[in-house]
Amino acid sequence: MSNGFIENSENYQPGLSIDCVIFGFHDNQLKVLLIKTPYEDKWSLPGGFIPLDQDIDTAASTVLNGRTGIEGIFLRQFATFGKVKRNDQHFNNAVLEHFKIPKEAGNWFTQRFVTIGYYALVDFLKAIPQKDNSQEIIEWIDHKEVPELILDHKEILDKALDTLRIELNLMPIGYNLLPEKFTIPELQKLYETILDKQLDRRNFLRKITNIGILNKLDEKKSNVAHKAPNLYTFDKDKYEEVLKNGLNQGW
Amino acid sequence: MSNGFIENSENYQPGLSIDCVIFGFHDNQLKVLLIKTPYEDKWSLPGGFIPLDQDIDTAASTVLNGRTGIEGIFLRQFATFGKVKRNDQHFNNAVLEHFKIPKEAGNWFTQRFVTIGYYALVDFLKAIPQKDNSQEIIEWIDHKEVPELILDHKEILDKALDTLRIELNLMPIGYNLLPEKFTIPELQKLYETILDKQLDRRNFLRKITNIGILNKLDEKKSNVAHKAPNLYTFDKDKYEEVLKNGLNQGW
DNA sequence: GTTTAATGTGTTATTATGACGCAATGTAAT
DNA sequence: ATTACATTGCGTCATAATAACACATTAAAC
Repeated sequence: MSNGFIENSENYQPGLSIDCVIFGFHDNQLKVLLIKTPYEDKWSLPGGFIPLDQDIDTAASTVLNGRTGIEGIFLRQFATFGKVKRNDQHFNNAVLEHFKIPKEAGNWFTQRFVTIGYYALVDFLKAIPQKDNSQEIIEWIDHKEVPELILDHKEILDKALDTLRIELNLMPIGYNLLPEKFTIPELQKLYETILDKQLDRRNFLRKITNIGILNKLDEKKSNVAHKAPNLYTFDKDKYEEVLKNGLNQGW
Repeated sequence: MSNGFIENSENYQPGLSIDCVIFGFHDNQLKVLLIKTPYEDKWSLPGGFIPLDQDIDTAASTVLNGRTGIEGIFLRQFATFGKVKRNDQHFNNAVLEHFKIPKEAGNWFTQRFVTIGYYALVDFLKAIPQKDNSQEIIEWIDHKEVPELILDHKEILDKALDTLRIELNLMPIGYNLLPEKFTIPELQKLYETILDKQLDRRNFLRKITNIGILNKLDEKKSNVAHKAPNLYTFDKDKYEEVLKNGLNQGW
């Protein structure tokens, strides 16, 4: 939350915010980008407000781009949260004072905020956490070790992960989370981490290759213990096509 | 939009609204509940605003209950719409005059509105369209014959139907759309209508019964042409269980 | 009674899935 | 160098799910 914003609250959509659950994958762990709040021992999702002259998707994209430095990435709206008490007592006097927000502008903050949740899948190595100011702490945190979050951000994070799990059955995934060249075991670890479930190596290989979105390279991963696994890339065109048409038809 | 509301705009969440896509099923047609706008030859989705002291889900439930007279029904948030221009030029002077909204309160309406979309599945025969006032026209309309809608309501309706199609693969459906006793062919027609696709009778029967949510009754439908089909009910407990756990696991 | 248009039940071939076996490969220990 | 070991790549088999289709049954309409 920049001071530039505070002075211009009338330029933003009142009572509405954006929160982004930004997922990355590294060291076989699903990571989430979180920000430490300066005024208490809790963390929060990267978020922002919606300029009156911006589409909500654009505002979400701005948050994501501002926090990772990359753009054109996978970003999806998944739910909107608006319980009456969701930010009750949050922007209290102590917090307003911390941000040096004058009392008369305080009303803008103390009202109930409805927040629109987006989740993003980004390349961990390309997405460099960006601070809003020098004091800020923003870090990738293993989704299994998420500390206490402010407000209902835990609920938002859980819902994002639930959505991702469901969408894993409907669309291919990995293009936005893995480096350009990757191995099947790496891709499998990604799936296993998201689903929190072990998958059979051999069946996974069969199923994932049958989708027809992978290009096997004449190249093996180097500097690895044990047998060197083959490297693959995604076939961008076919990937996009499957992403558009969906995986399982069901009926 | 009642006049009671207009006089109390400060009691509602600014710049936010609810729109409900209410689906019913009748005469083998998927119906949508629509409202004729009094000031032009377009229709709109039933909607409303969000009281400051109500959760957004509650506000959606209020809209639905107020428009159909029933409660405790299937209601899901599916997306939030917030393009900058989505209600640009909509609440113009002519409209404000029609509703006798004073200029100073008009600003509340002419700002950009972000709307939270919900879709509902209701029993056509139990849901009686409720007018806000005697002049209002509110009707069930076949989803294939939807007239021109205001704003981005067509986009909202399409997105609701897309969501329903996807969720058809993840959860059972019919409990909220069909009468208590129904036949397999009726249930199949419901699926075919939503999916806009023909299904094989025999394969459908096998698949739907394998889910284990149907109770076959010792009773046949009467007064029908041709062979009388068997009547079924849903096994509420098993239905709820499948609804909770989901249908296809995928991975 | 015969016709007609539906429903109920069953069959078969094909495909997808889940649970494995086993050889190949590259690192690390001896 | 030889061996042990963990991991990868490829394949098999039984079972389940799916798609396509045949045939008998039923009740209203003529």
